[in-house]
Amino acid sequence: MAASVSTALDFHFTITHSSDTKKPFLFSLPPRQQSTKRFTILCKSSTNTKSSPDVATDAEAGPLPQNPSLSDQLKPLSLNLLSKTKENQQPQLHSKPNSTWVNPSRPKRSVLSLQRHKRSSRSYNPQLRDLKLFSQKLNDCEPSEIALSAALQEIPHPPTRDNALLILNRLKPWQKTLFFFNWLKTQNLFPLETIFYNVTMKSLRFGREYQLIEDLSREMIDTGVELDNITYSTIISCAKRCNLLDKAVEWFERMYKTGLMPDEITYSAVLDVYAKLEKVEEVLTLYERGRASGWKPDPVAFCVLGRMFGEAGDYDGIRYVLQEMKSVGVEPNLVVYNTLLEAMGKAGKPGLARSLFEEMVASGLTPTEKTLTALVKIYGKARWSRDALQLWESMRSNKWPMDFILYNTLLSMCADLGLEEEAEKLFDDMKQSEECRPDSWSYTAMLNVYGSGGKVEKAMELFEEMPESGVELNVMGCTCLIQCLGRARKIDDLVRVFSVSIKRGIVPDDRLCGCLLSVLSLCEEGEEVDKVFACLEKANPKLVSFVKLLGHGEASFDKIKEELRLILNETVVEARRPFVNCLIDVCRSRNIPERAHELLYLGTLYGLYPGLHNKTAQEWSLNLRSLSVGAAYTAFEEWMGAVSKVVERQEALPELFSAHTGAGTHKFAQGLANEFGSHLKELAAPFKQSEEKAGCYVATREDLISWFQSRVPSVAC
DNA sequence: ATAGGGTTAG
Repeated sequence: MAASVSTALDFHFTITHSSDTKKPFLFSLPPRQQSTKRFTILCKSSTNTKSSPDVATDAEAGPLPQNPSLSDQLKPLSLNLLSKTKENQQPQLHSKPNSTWVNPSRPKRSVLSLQRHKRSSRSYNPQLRDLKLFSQKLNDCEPSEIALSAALQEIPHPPTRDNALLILNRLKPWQKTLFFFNWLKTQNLFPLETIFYNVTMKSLRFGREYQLIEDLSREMIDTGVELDNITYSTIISCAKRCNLLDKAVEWFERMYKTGLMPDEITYSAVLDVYAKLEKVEEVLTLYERGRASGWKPDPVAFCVLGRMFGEAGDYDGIRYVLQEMKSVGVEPNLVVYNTLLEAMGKAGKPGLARSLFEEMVASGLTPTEKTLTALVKIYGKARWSRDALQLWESMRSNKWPMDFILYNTLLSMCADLGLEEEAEKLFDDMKQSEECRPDSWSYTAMLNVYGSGGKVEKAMELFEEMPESGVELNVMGCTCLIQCLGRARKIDDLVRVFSVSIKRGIVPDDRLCGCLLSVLSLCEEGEEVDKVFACLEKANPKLVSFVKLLGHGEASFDKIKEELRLILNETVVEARRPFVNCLIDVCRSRNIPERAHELLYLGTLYGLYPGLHNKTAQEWSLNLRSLSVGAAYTAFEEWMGAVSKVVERQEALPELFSAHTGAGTHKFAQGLANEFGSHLKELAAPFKQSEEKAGCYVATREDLISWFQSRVPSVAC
């Protein structure tokens, strides 16, 4: 029974398996061939594109209003061709042999300028020292208008263009930059050219002041100050940091419409915008279109691609990036390696991450804290204890750099791998150190270590120690501790920890509620259940009413369905399946299996159990890997019920039946395989543990049929 | 941070 908590609540486990739903790589053609095709399609489509209907109306739009926006050029592609598979593309190309691309007389329209924006050469300024000191004085000055105005009176040299620029460049935070910029405007000493706007915008970007940046750009447009590539890339990257991706696209479009060609910096900033929008197709089209324009992408562009494929869990995409780097002749730098390592982790390829890391070290690069953090995380999540420990050893013997993020990641890895002693050692190291003192994340990781290992006393000691060390508890630490106390059935301690946590400012989230729900399924009805209810009532009263509703025999299925829908809609996506898993466990522990079946059905209806069943002509299988123990039993009963109906109707059945619980790579979450195995024995079901695959139970059709006959003789006739 | 783009913990 103890295992049901960890199975139902092992969010890492859930997240690992959610990669099943990730989009497959859409281009399975080899890269070279693919690129030719894509480009072919693009050229054809761009010549067919009508001029842009929405001509820009502002001051800058004058000279080149006929430029179609890039997205207009891309639209027909993404709508008509790119979403189709290669099988669909193939005949289309061959059926139109007269496509324009064949005609070499028509030059391809370039999409980016291969020349970077030229910077004005800075000449030596003999007043540099004074001006630096003056900037510093402004930076240290009280941020009020009066104080700043007073300080400006003491400017050591006349604010010529170059002097003013020098000061503007050194001011922070953005309020002071903007103040100085506006002051310059009122002085009317010289016209404020593009560079003054650009420098001010850069400072505003540090403060993520997108609206102010946009106001400044509008001002530029209104007063006829030219917007250049630096202006646009600053606006676009600020919009991106403020998560205003549509704004970023909008400004990029505007740039094309006004006839300004992006250079490679703006171009890769925009690639990143489309990547963040998860528009993989558009990114690749832009990338290859840029390549066809003669662009030699630099490491930054490859980082953008790599991260995008990592987010999509797309290993083929990552391989494509590596191949492209090779064919373009770009050596990956540290940032590229770090990005690709992380991407490999997200794509679920720990082995390839390891080889990439080895390649990186062999190439003479020294891993940074970030490299090691990425790798440690990958090994921990993959439960690769041996590699994790080896890496740790090399970190020490090579004296590779450590920071406190890496320390905390190592601690989390220890929690993932169940390395209690190592975690304790690390934690002590951190306490001894000056610059890596344990913070709330370190404590959370330790609570996770002790919590997963069932070390209640040690976990409680940490909990008491935290306020003494001045470290605040966070909701994840609270969840780990409550889970641990619940498994140990220390309900009174649990209640105390919960209420103290609330007093310490913890705001319960859905994961904590899921944890309380799972504890509920372990409790005896009566006093214990009431105590947990009281906690859950404070965190999520609707869940309490729903659990009570489940026990009302007269509550209709439609009522349950509607109430569950309302609850799930208010629950974060990653906690929905754990919720239903726990609710099913609660129903089973209260001996209302009909409700458990209803909930499993509803969970399936609401898409929480995708791929539960798999059928081929040879084998039917049941995938229980993301289910709690109670949900797994329920799903198995449901499955057997359905199969026995097929038997009754004498319809075709496959040779083999298999149920997969997964081996449970987590040291503390191996419950499901074992519990399910013993459950099968109790039922005398003919499923046998597969010899080649752990966590896989197999039965033959004949055995299953005779089991049905022995179990329900009345139906068997 | 010296007018612009990329990596950064659960």
